[in-house]
Amino acid sequence: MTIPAVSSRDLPHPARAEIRLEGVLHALSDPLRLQIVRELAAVDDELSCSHFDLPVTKSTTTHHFRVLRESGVIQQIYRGTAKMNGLRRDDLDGLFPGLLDALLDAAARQAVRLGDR
Amino acid sequence: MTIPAVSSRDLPHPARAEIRLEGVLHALSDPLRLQIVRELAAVDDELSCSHFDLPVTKSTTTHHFRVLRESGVIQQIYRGTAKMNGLRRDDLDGLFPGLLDALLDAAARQAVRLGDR
DNA sequence: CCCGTACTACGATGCTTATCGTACGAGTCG
DNA sequence: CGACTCGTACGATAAGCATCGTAGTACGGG
Repeated sequence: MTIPAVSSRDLPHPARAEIRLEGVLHALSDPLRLQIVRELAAVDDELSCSHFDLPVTKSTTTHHFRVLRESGVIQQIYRGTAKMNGLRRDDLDGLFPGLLDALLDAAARQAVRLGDR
Repeated sequence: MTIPAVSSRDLPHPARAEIRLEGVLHALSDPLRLQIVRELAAVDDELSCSHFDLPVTKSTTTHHFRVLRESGVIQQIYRGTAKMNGLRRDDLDGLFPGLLDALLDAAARQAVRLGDR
């Protein structure tokens, strides 16, 4: 076999059927969390928590990632000491076709409209 | 002439350019407000506040409509004693093309997926 | 085995929000 | 005018949430 893959500690994720639209919208209504999701969508890969350079402490960062995970927007998995984050694109697209893309497009347009950056 | 149109008292609305995606998402992350928006979209017309039969008091209803108005999702206008509510579809579509439809479709799918009603 | 890195858990704090009740204002109709 | 309807304003309350700091756990490498 290739690899024991995942570490022992694992994190609670909602099943696809448990994901609620209201929860997703609430999760994305925070600027920091929306930014995180935009970056994850841009790279289309998993990123460690520490990759993100957010203007808050680590405690707060942990909190935001948890909100995203518990709402079903991202999946998290430990790899060594790092905790990798990935968009649950398949689940979101399955539940709400076109929504994620519309949201990402909307966020991109607003970024351009305001000072971008 | 047809009608003096609007009553004297008018309500503060954000201009199109002031509408923020985060605010829209936050407004729609409440089940009651999402339901209101779904009904407004379904009839594609203005509806009075009292048309909605929400499981909360009138005070709370007023509060929710204000959140929707201040976030730019709906427009409100007094007509006699009634206060009419309409979706700001043009503004939302102009700012975030496809977003509103994706959100409404997502809400409809979820309604079907859960017990509907 | 010890240390450094990555992240968490917990408690505190202050802000926002959802909710209500009561009292009030604006308009319509008799 | 007077009564009724629709909706508001204001204050209270309780819950939720974003934020921090500190202390701690898990993992990997020397």
